[in-house]
Amino acid sequence: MSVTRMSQLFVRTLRDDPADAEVPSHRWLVRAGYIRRAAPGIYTWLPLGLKVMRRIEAIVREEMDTFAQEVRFPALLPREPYEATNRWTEYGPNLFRVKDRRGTDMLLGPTHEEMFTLLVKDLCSSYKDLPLSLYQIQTKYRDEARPRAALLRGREFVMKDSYSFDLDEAGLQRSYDQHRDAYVRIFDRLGFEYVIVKADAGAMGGSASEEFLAIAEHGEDTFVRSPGGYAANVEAVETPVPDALGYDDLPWAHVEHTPGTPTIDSLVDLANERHPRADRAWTGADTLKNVVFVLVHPDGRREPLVVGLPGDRDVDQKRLEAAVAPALPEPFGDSDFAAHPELVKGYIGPVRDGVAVLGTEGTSAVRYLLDPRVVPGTSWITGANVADHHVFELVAGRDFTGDGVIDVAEVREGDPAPDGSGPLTLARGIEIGHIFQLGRKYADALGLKVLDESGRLRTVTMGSYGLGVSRAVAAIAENTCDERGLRWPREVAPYDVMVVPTGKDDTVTVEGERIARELAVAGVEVLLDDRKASPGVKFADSEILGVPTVVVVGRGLAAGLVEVRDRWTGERVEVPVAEAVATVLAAVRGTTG
RNA sequence: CGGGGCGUAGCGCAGUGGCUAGCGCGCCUGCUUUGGGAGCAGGAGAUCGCAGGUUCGAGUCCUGUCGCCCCGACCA
Repeated sequence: MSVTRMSQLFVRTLRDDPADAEVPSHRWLVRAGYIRRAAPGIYTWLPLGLKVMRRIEAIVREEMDTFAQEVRFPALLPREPYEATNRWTEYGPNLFRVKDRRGTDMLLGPTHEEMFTLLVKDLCSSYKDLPLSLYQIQTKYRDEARPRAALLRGREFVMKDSYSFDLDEAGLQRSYDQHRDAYVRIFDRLGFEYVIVKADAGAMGGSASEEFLAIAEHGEDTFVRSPGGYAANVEAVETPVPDALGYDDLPWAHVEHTPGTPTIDSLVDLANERHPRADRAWTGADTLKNVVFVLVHPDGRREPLVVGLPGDRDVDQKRLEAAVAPALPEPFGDSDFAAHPELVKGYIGPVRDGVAVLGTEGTSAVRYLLDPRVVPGTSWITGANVADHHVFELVAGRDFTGDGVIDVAEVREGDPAPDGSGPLTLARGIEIGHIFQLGRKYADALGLKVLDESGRLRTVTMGSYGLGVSRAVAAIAENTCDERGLRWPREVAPYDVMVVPTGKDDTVTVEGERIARELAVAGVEVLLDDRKASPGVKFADSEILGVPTVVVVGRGLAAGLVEVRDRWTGERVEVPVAEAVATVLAAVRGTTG
């Protein structure tokens, strides 16, 4: 190893926060001279930033290489494969599209399922070629509607994406587990707090899916955790189904004239006024809200759908989309209401005059799905399908039923956990890894089949596994920085040690040089601050840059001492000059083995 | 796409219609200084986003336009 001289390093630290930086990782990465903005959502990597990213890449490669092989696809891709899977259309405006000089459509790859599938189809034709896992570390392009927080959501970013190919479900599960284990090793080594959550497979198709989230206040994803260890993205939380209740001794339903109750709150107020209860007041949770949507199916068919859920909760848009995919939910408009006069806007309910309205068996024939909380035996106040009228004591299972269950209500802090271990807590995170069991969606679309042992053609089943490398730089920074600057975990720090001579005395310069050289010879990466700057400047910069160990060679030298600072703990110890190198080496190697 | 905000030196910002557009940081030269973002002196650096308009006079007012940032919508 050689010594890098700060005076020669292409870096400039900023004394002020950049005006556009809202989140800590953005602020410090720019202030410390790791990255510079080139265009919205597009960043230039300076030497320090590039070093950190390279170290993350190295860790990713080390762990991936234990079971997968690295390849590299172009980022500039032809249209045809994306046409075959319909993603040329489905990806919409998020896809960067370009034309070559002949007018041929091309794209900048947002992800590479199609290309990997075709490559394997090209080269593999037998079950003997499987299982197979391939990966690449490559620049991806997505024309995000709103790039955010520098590296956290960019339009150009570096991602490790891998793909597994297996003959059957058991094989896919093994490949998935291999990736999952590798991700755990990678994220453990990267040295920041993360959580693995159940995820929504969403538009990628497929079944099982988990996300690796770096726990971060400024993350874009919200997830839940239970005391018992259940963790899920809010989009994928399963609401536990309460036990059904008996309803033999419940009062009979009756309709009331309820003018002036356009909102749940006003309805609840009226209920408390007319029917005060001894044990507790009526709340929004006693009302059944029926929300109407139109589902637009991929074939263009429009289907009305009513979701019945407790009135104190809204439908979570993302959970709804996940639940009805691949159909897209749209608001139920005035023209839709005109087409369904039996649905009285504002007073929609499952029955009218004791006759089912909602549900495929009802007079509307509109599909009616219920929140899991609406179990048999629960009693509700809900719309009577007559203007200005509500029905009270309408009991699920006795007075109405749905066509099924849909779990799309918003998730709240304190909701019961599906594992029964207690209330859920909400937190935010940055998605840095997402693993999917894709199944045969892409293999089907692109005709990836191999011959099995009995000579029959079998469609291959796939998994896809993403890991945001450039985003990880920001996630780590976000997770580890403090009020003085960056604070890198040892495994990803751009340098292991920074040697900071302070004072004008020649002996500190000489001694600093010597210590730096000896450390380099011993195999650690050293940054030597050889600038003619005041101690304050050097100390401040050493903290902004976030190198884990700093050796200060200064005023203590007269007494034969140097100071070793730990950027992580803030600890400072004075050690005899003769022991400086050994002390630093112990610190550096202590955590890296 | 909706809402809000901002475009003045590398960065952060100030700038009542009126002289040669300022300040701090950073940068260059010299001297001094060296344990917490030093001091003095002297410098370099700006098409005030762009285009029209009003005016004797526009960074400042008007119109248009482009760009950027933030919030929301959207987003494997």
